[in-house]
Formats: sequence, structure tokens, C-alpha cells
Amino acid sequence: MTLPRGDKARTGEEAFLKRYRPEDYSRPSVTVDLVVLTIVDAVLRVLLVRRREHPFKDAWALPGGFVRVGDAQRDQGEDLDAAAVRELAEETGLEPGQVFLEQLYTFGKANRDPRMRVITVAYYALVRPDLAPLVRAGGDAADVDWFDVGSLGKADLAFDHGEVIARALERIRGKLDYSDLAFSLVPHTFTIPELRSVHQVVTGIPQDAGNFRRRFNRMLADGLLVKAPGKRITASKPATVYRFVRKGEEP
Amino acid sequence: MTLPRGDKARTGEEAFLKRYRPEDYSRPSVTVDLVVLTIVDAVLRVLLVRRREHPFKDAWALPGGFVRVGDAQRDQGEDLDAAAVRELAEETGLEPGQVFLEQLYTFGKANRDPRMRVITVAYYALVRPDLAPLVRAGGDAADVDWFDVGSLGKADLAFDHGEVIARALERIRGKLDYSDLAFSLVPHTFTIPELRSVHQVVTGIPQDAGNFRRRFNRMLADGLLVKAPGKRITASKPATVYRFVRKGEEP
DNA sequence: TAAATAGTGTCTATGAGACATTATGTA
DNA sequence: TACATAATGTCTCATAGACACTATTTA
Repeated sequence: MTLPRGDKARTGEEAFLKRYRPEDYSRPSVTVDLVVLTIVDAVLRVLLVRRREHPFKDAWALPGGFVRVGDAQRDQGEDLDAAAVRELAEETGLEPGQVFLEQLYTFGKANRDPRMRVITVAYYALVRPDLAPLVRAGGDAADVDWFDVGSLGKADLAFDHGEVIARALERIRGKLDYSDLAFSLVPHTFTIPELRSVHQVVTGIPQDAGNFRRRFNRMLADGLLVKAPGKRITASKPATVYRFVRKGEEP
Repeated sequence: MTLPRGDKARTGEEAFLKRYRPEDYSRPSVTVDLVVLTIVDAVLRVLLVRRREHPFKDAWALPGGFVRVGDAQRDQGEDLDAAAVRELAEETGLEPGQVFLEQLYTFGKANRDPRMRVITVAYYALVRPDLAPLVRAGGDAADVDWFDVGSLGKADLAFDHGEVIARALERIRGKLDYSDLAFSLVPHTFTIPELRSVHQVVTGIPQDAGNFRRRFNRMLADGLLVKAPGKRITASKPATVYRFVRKGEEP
């Protein structure tokens, strides 16, 4: 079963493209919205910004904005992922590499924005707790803040952003056990109890200290973790500090 | 920490909406593309259609089309999911309820379509093998066909559709073990060896017959499966026929 | 009765969960 | 030294993987 790519058939494609009129089709607006999460004081928090304009003026909303699509065949604008990275930088000052960023889901019900048809591609980002305090410095403190996801009612948020957050939580809860996500929610160096706390805060399920440590030790044996210098200030025995080693990386 | 939804602040929202001009922002085209999968003759197959127009004229591509977005605030068009359902019906004649359909991922690199900026929201659908033969009847037989996913080179396909298919495969392989997906790839009634074959065809990993049966028997004990009437035509001992019971459903 | 496949049983290794116990650093 | 928490160890149970063996239906 061969698939003729049809190189011959492409004759005339250039001419076709010149004739093509994008205006012949009506088009929606497309935005990127970000669910930026962190853990501070053992609470899972999401970054929200207060809207300055209608609709939902003065309500809290996810940071986000329009995808730049250019205005010609020669300039088609920015990649979707690039738009997410740009919005993240604009709204938080965080660079990719500092945070985990992944596409989440695309929300496209009609009338989710009363102005016009808007389809939003949601991304979620995980921010280490030591970087979280830097975020507010970027914007006006009154207009951007971290909120406890546990005490957010869906009705509190603009648009369908409550749904978006709910889906982000579902995603990270599902991936936490079999992925590296948890390492994006602790400082660059961390202790086993700290990592255990991340699991408890995200899932809400208490983790047995001993059993958690056992799983952790397997990662250590696999070389995914190495001991790191430094110790925590504590009123009792301080825990050993570790550092995560990405696959293929050398310690 | 309370979130003032700002009902007072919404005063003036109506007036604002009237003044709003969507044309002030440039907008991309948005399409829905479908990765329609089935298993026939122990081969995982994807439905492709031959393009009649430039670009990629005569190349094979995923079925899909533009999302209807309406042209006014009062008519914002169809939901994204509805667009997927509509395209599925148009291109295959299949109705929701007959197939499993789920959003996959949104592809939005610049220049993925040479005509203009197009962002596509990909969905994937799983079709039972007994329904698969009906699909071609809908379209022109020369222009729509099922292709073995194992012998598709990415370069054979229009746009970035090779990538889209690859991601769909990744998704179903990841979900097969801990979800009900497999039941969407067998007929309404099925045998244990048939179900085992689905796993082998999708993952490419051989499954021990005895161990597979053991897991299956747990589902039986949990009431997720019931025996069904009928038997297969076979040259040796015919297997017991079962039927899947969705959660909450009565057998 | 032979061939082929359905279906059962067994042994071992591994990991999860519950929980008791020991070790160690700080105030 | 007392306290708090880190760290280790042990028991049981559920499940996965490998594989031998039995049962049943058809040609």
C-alpha cells in the first residue's frame, strides 16, 4: 500500500496559493490561557490576574492573551507553543527552562466569551516555590496574585476558567505518580519529606513516610537523584538534600 | 480570600459589547481533524481521505474541516466538540454513541498550512471493526480508505498529519491498560482472545494468554463484563462470548 | 481421533500498604 | 537530656510474568 505523495500533482500549487483568499472563511479569535501553579506553605496555588476590561471586568481570570497570527501568507505569526511561552514571560517574568510548561486542552464552546467567538488553547505551568515570590513583582501587586485552588469556587472566575483549572488539576494528579512533574514543584534541591509533601498537597491523599521513601530510594538507585550539598534550617534532625538528574544528564 | 465576582462592576458590560469590534484583531482559521482508528484483520488502521485541492493535492490527509464560528455576537457557531461530531458524521456516516471520540491535541505551528495560518484541534475516534466496512460506502471509494498505521511514513501525509497520528497512537497506547478504550475496538460482543488481540495489535507487545485472561476475569468479577449469547465460527473450540457493561448500566 | 485453541493452575518476583522500631540532629 | 523528625525494617497482600498443564469443540 503505497501513498503517492503526488509531486507531479503539486504543479500549480504556487499559483493556487496566490489566488487564495483567507477572507472567504469566517474565523474565530484564538487565545492562549495559562494555568500557572505553585506550592507555597503547603498549599497548591494558581496565579490569577484581575481583569481591567469588560467582559468580567474586575473578576479574576487566568493569565493569557491572543495568539499572534500575522497578517499574510509570508508572515503567519508565532507558533502556538511560542505564544504560551511569550504569555508566561509577559505575565510572570518566568522563562522556559525555569518552569514546566505543557499544553493542556482546548476549550471551544460557543458563547464562552460574550464578545465574539473565542477558542482558547490552555497550557499549564508548574513553578518552583522559590520562584513564586518573584512573579508578583512583575505586575501590579493588586492585580495579580496566587490563590489557593482548594478554596476557589468555579463561579468566582471569569469565562470558563474554573473548568480549565479543574482540568489542569486532573491532569497533574493523574501524571504525578508516573512522571517527573513533582520535581517541578520543589526547589532545585529538596528533601524526601518535602517531596512527599508535594504529593500530599496535590492529591490530598496522605502518604506513608516509609513507603514514600522506599519508592524514592528506587529512583536514587536508578540514578535519577543524587545527593546535594546544603541542609534545611530545622528544629530537629535535618533531612538529606537531593537534586534531580534529568535523563541523559550527568550529575 | 474571597473573590469579588464584581456584579456591580458589570454595569456597562452590555454597552461595551455593542461597541466591540472583533475585526480589530487578526484571527487564524481553525479546523478540526480526526484520527479515526479501527482494527480489521488484526491490523490497526487509520481513515484517510485523498485531497482534491491544493495544497497537497492528491495526497492523503486526515478527514476534517473548518469549525463553524458564525458571524455575529448572537450567532457564535458550533461548539468545538460539535464540530468534531459533525465532521465525523459527514466523512464517515458514524454517529456519536457508535464510536469513542475524544479531543487529542491542538497543533498550531506557523506555516503548517502554506495558504494561511491554520490551527487545528485534533480529535481521535475509535471505530468497532464491524462498523468499519460501512464507512467507505459514504464517500467515493477511490478517495477514502483505511491504511495500516504501521506502514505509513510521515512524509506520505499532507500537512503535519503524520505527527497527529503519531500522537494519537501514543495516547491510546498509554490509556489502553487503565481505561475502557479496548472495548471500542471490538464488536459489541467479543471473546477474550479477541480482546487480547486488540492489545497486541495496538501496543505491539505480545500478551500471555493466561495472564491476560486473569486480568479479564477480575473485570468479570467486578461486573464490568457479562456473558453474552452467540458464538464464533471456528475450526476448533469456540470461545465464550462477552459483552461490556458501562458503569451504572444494568446488564 | 487429531488438531487447535480455550481455559486453568502454579511458582516466583515485585511492589504497595500498614505499622513498628531505630537513628540522629537540635534546642 | 528531651524532643522531633529522619530513616530503616518487617509483615502481609495483591498483582504481574513466565510457563506447564488440562479441557473442549470441530473437522
